[in-house]
Amino acid sequence: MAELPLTAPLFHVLVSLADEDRHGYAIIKDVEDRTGGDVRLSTGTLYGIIKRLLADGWIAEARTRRSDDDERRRYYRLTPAGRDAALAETSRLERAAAQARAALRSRRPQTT
Amino acid sequence: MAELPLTAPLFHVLVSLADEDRHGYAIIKDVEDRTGGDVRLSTGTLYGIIKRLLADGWIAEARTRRSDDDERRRYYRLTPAGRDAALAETSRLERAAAQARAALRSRRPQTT
DNA sequence: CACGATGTATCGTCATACGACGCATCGAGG
DNA sequence: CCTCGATGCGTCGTATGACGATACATCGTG
Repeated sequence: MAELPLTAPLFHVLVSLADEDRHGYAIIKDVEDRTGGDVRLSTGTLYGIIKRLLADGWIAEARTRRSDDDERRRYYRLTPAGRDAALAETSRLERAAAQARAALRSRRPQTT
Repeated sequence: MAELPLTAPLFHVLVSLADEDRHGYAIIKDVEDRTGGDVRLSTGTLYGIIKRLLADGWIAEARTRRSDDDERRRYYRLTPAGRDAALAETSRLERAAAQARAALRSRRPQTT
């Protein structure tokens, strides 16, 4: 099992698959949309991540095939283990952000 | 300027210096404490990060020297640029976490 | 006809994290 | 007395992971 923290690209792939099965290209678009352009996955990044996620059992290939679908598409689904990991990482992110806010709010030292 | 997202270790070093000047070893302890053990910096990781942060002007060496201080200690301080970066990353984290919560809350598909 | 979008995938490089090691001092415990 | 863990700085080599380039194929638009 990969340990937390997760890298940002990998985390966003997990989140992208949380509410819907998606194929590679759709994940790239979705992550870019949801993060407002903060995270842009190159294909090299994405398919490397997919390979690892499959190996770790965090995602699985799904056959959500529709009649009007592009033949090339390969769909992926988040497994329970993957969902757990995404949830754990989300919690960590929330804690980190809250902690950072508190620290950044305090006055910085004047010692030069 | 390094782009967002920041890596977790680097981000936590920034946050650790947000409220107080700290020396290397203190940063390691502080990060481990604040993250509840989620993030443990090895010295290899830390000093590599410090070198980069200094080069980027995100932190600077400070001379917060006290009489009873260990001679070996080298203190670091967050610069305004570093603070900006930490704030930007914190915002990104908050957005990512909120977005992830929403996605993870929705029902997962039943397509097998 | 060329280019951008859609779609999958691999390869090589570069950045980064990280463990191992080295050195030094101090205090506690066997 | 000797060892070990904590405190403190740092380097080096390796492994991991991100990422751009490239390849190939189809379709629609300018």
